[in-house]
Amino acid sequence: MKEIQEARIKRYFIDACKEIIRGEGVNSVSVRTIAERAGYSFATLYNYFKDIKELFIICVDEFLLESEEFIISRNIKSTGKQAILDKSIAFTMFFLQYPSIFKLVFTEDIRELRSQTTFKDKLDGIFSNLLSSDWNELVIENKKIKEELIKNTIYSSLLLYLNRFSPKEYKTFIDSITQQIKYILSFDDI
Amino acid sequence: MKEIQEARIKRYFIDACKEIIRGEGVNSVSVRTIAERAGYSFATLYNYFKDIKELFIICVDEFLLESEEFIISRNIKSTGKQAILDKSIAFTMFFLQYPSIFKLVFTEDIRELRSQTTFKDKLDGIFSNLLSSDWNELVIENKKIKEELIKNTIYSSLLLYLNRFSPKEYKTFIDSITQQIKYILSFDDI
DNA sequence: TTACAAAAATTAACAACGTTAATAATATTA
DNA sequence: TAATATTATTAACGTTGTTAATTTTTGTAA
Repeated sequence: MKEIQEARIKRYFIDACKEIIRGEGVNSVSVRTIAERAGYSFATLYNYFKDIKELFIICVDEFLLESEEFIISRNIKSTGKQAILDKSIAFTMFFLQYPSIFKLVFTEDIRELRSQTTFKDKLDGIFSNLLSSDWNELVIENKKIKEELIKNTIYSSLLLYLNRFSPKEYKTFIDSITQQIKYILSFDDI
Repeated sequence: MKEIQEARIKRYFIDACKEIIRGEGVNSVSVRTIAERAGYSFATLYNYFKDIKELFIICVDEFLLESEEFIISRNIKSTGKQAILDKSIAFTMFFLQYPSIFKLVFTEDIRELRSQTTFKDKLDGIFSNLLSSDWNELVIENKKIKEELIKNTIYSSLLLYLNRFSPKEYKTFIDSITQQIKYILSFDDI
């Protein structure tokens, strides 16, 4: 009973934080803005979270889950290589929609080593879940390293596009990712 | 004469900033710590830079040049594919040596669109300069997209390793990059 | 219901941040 | 030497994350 109430209040803070990031952006997020939206004083946050980074880590986890749900909700009908490409682009789109989510998830300084160690596992899990059936359809080699190359292409392209404004044009950005993924998938064709 | 003196004082601030980033790390950098090391009051910085981001952008540019010099200084003797691999690893090593430099160059929030637009051009220029002769030795196709894949592999791997502590082991990290670059270079072999 | 103890939430306060305005110190020129 | 322009400094503001002290609320026993 005590735990339920505590979880409920934690939820208010988590949702407030996520809302601000989605709306005003990660630069508008602060202990005070979060608490205000949650309906509490800023100091109350510290009764439920060790510090603001602990809250951020929870948001990172939930945003990652949302990215997976986002791709599933797109109901992609294609199969094989085309499905891998489509889902990769969908994943990219999720972060394009909310650049601040990318910033929080990938670049924000949240060094909570306990949770951090599994970050990449979670990321890998998303791709693994989404793409495993598509990979199985294909008769190609080195699927694992191909998936790694695709992921790195996406992360790096998002980093440069959202953080360093390169390329300037959206179309150039998408075309570049598409071309690279297609190229990766074209290797070792049997 | 006026310009020389002004450039000289700007240099004090730039060098102070770079020193702190190399030494104590980017988290220790502030208007006050920079000015203190430069031998001036914190407000003096604003007589020479619009804001701290303008100073950061200059440091980003200089660190990028340093990364190129670092690779050249390694005096890599290999040729062809091996040279491309060796230089790629050397580039990675530069940022491993100073994680804060990676943070500043790739993830820090320095939205000065004027200068930002050419950031990727500078990055591309480094690789282009260093690798062009090595590429010329090779009789393979799609050199441009291969170089892009290699760069994205490096940036993304550094991002996850330095920012999200994945993988945990240094050796795993280097092996993964090496394997991916070798794989990219193995395509289209003639 | 009343009195007390435990829990939760709030206000006050601190040090550090980037930045600007007002002031002091220094150079330059007449 | 006196007046002016330039450069540097201190004071101050609003914001940040965080902690301590304090108030408010909740739960329990008489």
